[in-house]
Amino acid sequence: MEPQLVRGLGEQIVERLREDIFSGRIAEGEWLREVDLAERFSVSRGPIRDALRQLSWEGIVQTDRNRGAQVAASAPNEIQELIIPLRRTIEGYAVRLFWDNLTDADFERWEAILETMKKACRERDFATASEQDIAFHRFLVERANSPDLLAIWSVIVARVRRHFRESHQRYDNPMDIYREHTPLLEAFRTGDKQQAILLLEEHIR
Amino acid sequence: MEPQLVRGLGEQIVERLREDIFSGRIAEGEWLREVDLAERFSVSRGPIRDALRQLSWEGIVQTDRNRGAQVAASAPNEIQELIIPLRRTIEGYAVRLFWDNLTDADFERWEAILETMKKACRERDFATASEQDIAFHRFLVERANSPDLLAIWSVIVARVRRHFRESHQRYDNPMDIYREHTPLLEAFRTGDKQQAILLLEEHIR
DNA sequence: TAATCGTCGATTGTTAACAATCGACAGACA
DNA sequence: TGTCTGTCGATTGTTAACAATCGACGATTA
Repeated sequence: MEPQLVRGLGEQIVERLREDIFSGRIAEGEWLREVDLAERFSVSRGPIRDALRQLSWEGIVQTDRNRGAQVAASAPNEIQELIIPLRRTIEGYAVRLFWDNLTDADFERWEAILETMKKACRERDFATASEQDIAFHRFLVERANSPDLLAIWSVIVARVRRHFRESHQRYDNPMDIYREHTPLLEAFRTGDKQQAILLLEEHIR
Repeated sequence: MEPQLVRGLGEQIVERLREDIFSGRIAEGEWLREVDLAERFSVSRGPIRDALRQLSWEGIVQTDRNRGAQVAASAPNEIQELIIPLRRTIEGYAVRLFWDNLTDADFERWEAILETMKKACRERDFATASEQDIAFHRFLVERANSPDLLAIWSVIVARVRRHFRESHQRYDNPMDIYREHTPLLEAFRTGDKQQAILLLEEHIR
């Protein structure tokens, strides 16, 4: 079975809005009105409501009852002090869960992500590089095969998605983004578990 | 402004379904059909869909596209190995944020929660005792005044809400649930910050 | 003039009808 | 007999009309 190609309108709208917000096309504080969005995407308010509810969970918009949704302020930079230890805990836990079950297909998946990342870095396409960075870690968590783990990780990362892109833009040499990931994959492939976890924890910063 | 007394139908339904599931009235694996629920609660499918979406985020039900929602299996017990360090990190971070801003009103709020908890413990009302336990910690996180912190905490705790109640039911003397919280409040009131954080981290287990 | 009250419009909340989708199952076929 | 295929029913996805709510704003009053 293919991994669900046909997605609901709501999910498609979530992605488009998310990208609009991260890229700055929709500004912080701006109100998102259901009828406007419905018209823009040529759908009814139903799927729009679904999308706004989801973005609200992700912390990307803030909803006031009977008032609507507005684009949330980006989390303050200090939140990284919190996010980093949380991610280390979660992703380290994920490694322990999947460690004995890796297959060639998994390595290929990570390699494909890194390949796309390398290309994006070369072209200074920070948006794509960030997405691949997130994808690399997301697959790591997915691979642990625990819906709870993935849900928790997703919410946490959603809160700092914008920081991902911003911090990447500060690299003098964008290729470093790629080069910081290859040792991880190498450790997954040939290293020992404890050392891989340590490497991962150092990588998250 | 009062803290939002009128709630939407969806939110009310979330609470009733959550209670039905935790109490076992709706069994694990059971399918929740929108039309059935709509009839049962005498509302249309709209608010039901909202409620199921929310329960899905909380990990209490699992939704398959075009198939519906079924009550999810309770998170495995091992998930506590993950949740405990995460909660220690988050709640410790919260204490550092609110420490210099506590008012008498805050202490009164915590006291009110503990009073309700004490009564519930005496009556062996584990459902209420668990809710108050969660409320105690939730207020602690709320008090840090960071929407991001609260959102992350909420998702994490939602995933182990059932474990809260189950673990409480294993107490020989339910009054211990209450007695384990009073030193925390005392430390917030009169203790020093580092010691309070240490006490809190030991408490979370 | 400042505070209060009531109306009104903009916006979300809710509803019910209609459309699309998926899995189960029966029947054809090798 | 086992596999494929197409239909059908159950269920969710989507839509558009209607209801309820909230805040803004202006009129009223002390």
